[in-house]
Order: sequence, then structure tokens, then C-alpha cells
Amino acid sequence: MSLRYALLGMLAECPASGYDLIRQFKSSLAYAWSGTQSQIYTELSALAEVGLIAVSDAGPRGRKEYTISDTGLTELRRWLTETKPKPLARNEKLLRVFFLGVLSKKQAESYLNELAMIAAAQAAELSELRESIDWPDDEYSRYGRIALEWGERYNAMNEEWARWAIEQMPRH
Amino acid sequence: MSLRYALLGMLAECPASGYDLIRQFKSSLAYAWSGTQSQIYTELSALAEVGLIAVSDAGPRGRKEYTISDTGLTELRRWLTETKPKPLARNEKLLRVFFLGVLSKKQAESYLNELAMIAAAQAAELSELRESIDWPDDEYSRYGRIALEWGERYNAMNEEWARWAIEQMPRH
DNA sequence: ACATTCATGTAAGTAGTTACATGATTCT
DNA sequence: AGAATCATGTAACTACTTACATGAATGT
Repeated sequence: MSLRYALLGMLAECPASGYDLIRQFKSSLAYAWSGTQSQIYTELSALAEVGLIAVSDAGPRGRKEYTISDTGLTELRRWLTETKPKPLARNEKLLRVFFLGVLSKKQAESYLNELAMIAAAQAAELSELRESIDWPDDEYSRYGRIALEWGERYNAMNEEWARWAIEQMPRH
Repeated sequence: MSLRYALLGMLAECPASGYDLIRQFKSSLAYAWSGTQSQIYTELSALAEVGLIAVSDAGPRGRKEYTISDTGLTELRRWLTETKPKPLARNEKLLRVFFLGVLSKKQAESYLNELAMIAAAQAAELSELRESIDWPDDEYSRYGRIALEWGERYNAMNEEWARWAIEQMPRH
């Protein structure tokens, strides 16, 4: 159901097509929510059918630009203020850590090292992203910057933790 | 598919019933993976059918204790060493941050404050958990402690970040 | 006797993924 | 002319959730 609100939220900023939204998912929203092409087009049709968004323009190659409606914006605000976010429940990288006891110490250490490297690579990606965006001085980019900061802190934390974890391993 | 490996991983430590595993999901594994009662019983039947686990004992009230098989353990090791963990893709708390621009500053700040409080509460829960467990000196608890440390760092990071975010908001 | 906990299972529905399918427009 | 990109949609499948259903054993 969150995909629905992710789409509403993006359309609250500016009108966009399904194709545009798929790219936005991949760039800015990637570490907060993911959605496949097929799911996004299906959900956009459903949102239009219930009147939370509407086709506001048509472009070449069957492009349909959607705009959020008043009821859509109201529904987005209701979601933000009257419902509670679900705690996160799926972290495959961490899940694997619990079971490293079935591997050799060398293999376990190599996995932890891989986690450190993934975190470092993602940190590099994010700092590149931060610099590639020229942040306008508006509401949307304030919160975009705050979310990006979360990503940077998350990656830093993961890398430090993975390096700490390697140190906890007995010498072999 | 990860649920399958979560179950295999828990059974690699010691034999257990579906009921036991459900409780383990709620206590130690909760922030790494979640699974409902219905999903867990269904998956255990499927795992038994393909021979990755087997019923090793029967108890009162139809209790069935499962034990991991050799092929099950091999499959768990294969998953850990030969497949890559999927990056995390769903964080509803963070998703909402992107869209706080549609709320008033007061409402947005109140949301960020709520995030700080959730993180603090979870940190308290985890430190209680750390103290309630008497950590045996074996492989499984080494990695359990490492995973718990991740949770503590994650919560600390979230709380600090949320407080930092509130400071970024303009005075009103 | 009654409540609680232990213990498992199934059915129906929703959300998400993978694969297939098509075609217009733009760039080189 | 051919490749790349833009652009949308549907079908089949897998994963996950919610709700329903049952009943034995244990504690008070």
C-alpha cells in the first residue's frame, strides 16, 4: 500500500508520467522504497480510477502525464498524519549475520568485509548524488536533503559496524 | 525466499517446532526479518517436503519438532556463500520524510520528533534484551551479539539523525 | 470449571516480481 | 538503416498478510 503513497507523494511535487516516476524511484527514492515498472503502471491506473490522480496531459509515444487531485493530496496528508509507519522488517544483509556460525571463520569474515565494502560503495554513490543535485531552496529539497543525510549516516554506520564486527572475530 | 533461509538458519542451531520458531522471530530476529504464523507453518511443510528439514520428534498437542538435514545445511551454506544479499528497499519511516513538504512545519517537526522517540524506545528495548540474555561462549551467540550491536547502532543513528533533522527546520 | 497458553493448519485476498509484448520517436 | 531510448501495458507467478478454525494441555 505504501507504493500508492510514494506515487502520490512524488506527484504532489510536480506532475509526471509513469516513465518519469520509475526513474525517480531509481534515483532519489531507491533506498526508501522500490517498485517495479509493472507495479508502477498498474498502480497509476488504479489511482486514476479512484480519482486520487488524473491524466493532465498526453505526450508522444502514448505518454500520459498524471497530476494529483485535491482528494489525492488530502489522502496523502491523511496518510502522513493519521497512520503510523510500519517498523522495518526485512534486512537480508543482517539476517545472514545471524547464521554465519555455519560457515568457517574465514568465510564469515569475508562476508563481513563484503558488507563494509558495499556500505563504502553506497556512501560514495550518495555523496556523488548530493553533489550532482543543485538544491533549490524549497520545501521539497529541504526534506530531500534530510533523507539523503539519513542515507549517508546509515552507510557510515554500516561500514563502521562491519569493521568493528571483523575485529570481534578471534585471530586465526 | 529469505524466510526459507531464516528458518533453515534457526534450525541449524537447534531443532525446534513451528511454535518455537515463531517466538524466535519475534524476539531475536524481529528487526532482521519478519514472518507471520501462517507463513511459517506453510514454509516448514514445504521445507520438509523437499527434504531440507525433517520431523525429528512429536510432542503433546500435535507438536512437531523439525531438524535440519544434511542437504538443508548444505543449501544454507550455499545461500550464504554463493548468493548476494538484496539491498534493502523498504523503509516506510524514511519514505514519509520525502513528502513532509505537504504538511505544515509544525506537523513535519512533530513527525520527526516521533521518529526520535520510536528510535529511543527501540534502543531501550534492545539494551534490555542484551541484558536479559546470558550469552554462552559459542559461535551462534558471537554472531547474535554482532547483530544486536547493529540494532543498537542503528537506533542510536536514527535518534541522532532525527534530532539533527529537527534542528534543520527553520524557526516558526 | 475456566482461562491461558501451546500448537497447528487452511482459505482468501493483497502486494510484489518476472517475463512477455508492443510500438513510437530520436539519435547517429 | 539501425540502435537506443522512450513509453506503456498484461499475464503468470511468488511472497506475504489477515482472518478463520480447531483443539489439546496446563495452570489457578
